[in-house]
Amino acid sequence: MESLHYLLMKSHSVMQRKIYSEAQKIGLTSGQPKILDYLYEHEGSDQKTIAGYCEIEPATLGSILLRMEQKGLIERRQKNGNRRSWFVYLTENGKEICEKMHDIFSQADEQAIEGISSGEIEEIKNLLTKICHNLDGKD
Amino acid sequence: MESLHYLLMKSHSVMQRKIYSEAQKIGLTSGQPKILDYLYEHEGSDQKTIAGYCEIEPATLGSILLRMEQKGLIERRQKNGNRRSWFVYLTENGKEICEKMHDIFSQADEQAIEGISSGEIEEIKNLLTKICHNLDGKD
DNA sequence: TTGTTATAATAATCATTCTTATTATAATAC
DNA sequence: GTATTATAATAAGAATGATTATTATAACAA
Repeated sequence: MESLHYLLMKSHSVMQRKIYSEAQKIGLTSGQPKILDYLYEHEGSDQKTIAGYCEIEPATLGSILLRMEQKGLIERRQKNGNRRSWFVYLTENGKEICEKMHDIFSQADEQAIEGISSGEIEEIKNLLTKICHNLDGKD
Repeated sequence: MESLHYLLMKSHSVMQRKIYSEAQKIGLTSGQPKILDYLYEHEGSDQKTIAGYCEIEPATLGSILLRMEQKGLIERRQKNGNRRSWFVYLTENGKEICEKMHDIFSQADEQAIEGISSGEIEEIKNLLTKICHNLDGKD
């Protein structure tokens, strides 16, 4: 049996390829889907928060958002007189793409769990969460 | 509960950070550990095979191997009169680093599974393998 | 044997990602 | 109120990774 770190790398990689191959069809590059995944339910977040969820550095997020802004998927606004943080919103076009991307994520998850019982899915999710805790002490 | 694709991304990310933070201490960059993980038991493989295991494109592997060669970790040789394939071997220094990296991988896995029973570990490994199959039809 | 097809690796280009440093702003301390 | 400290984002530079095209070699077919 393969090692745990290898199986994590491989299953992530296979999942990413699946998601990216679909995302490409709607004009997205590889860094963009995860950001839309977060914005789907958290529009108006600041960049630091989004980066934390996406497990990337704020500087990295900034460069991806720049392209998304240029392509008209998102816009950055300031609010409450705070001139240090930027808050990210979807444009109308961005909302449409975001909906499509949400379906792609759902379908990928469905395909991944074919033939696995809902109890086992719960089990694996709990264990993955525990592994995350073990390795970095936070969630 | 988070979605499956998110938990896979997150646990992979957390594991990678752990591994990379240790790998950095012995002078490795982020792309190198997984290659040493394979060479540990498969010295003398050709580049296409290594790339397949590492879940990266052969062209990407080539650029990482170039730096590893320049740093004296590996060397590429030809064999059996085959002038199309290159076969990858560890140098003496590469072998030492490879041993250290192997320990780092083992320790990361140990830390990840703290407080999880061996039965559950088997379960999660089987399920991750199944998810890989479901998503791309091969192992 | 010669021409076609398939395969292994590299080259070039772009997006992503990290790290370190810098800039701008906010919050706090004195 | 001014100075220090902390925070949010960007800039610059390097490594990783994918994609497409090219080169070199091997295998096969006529």
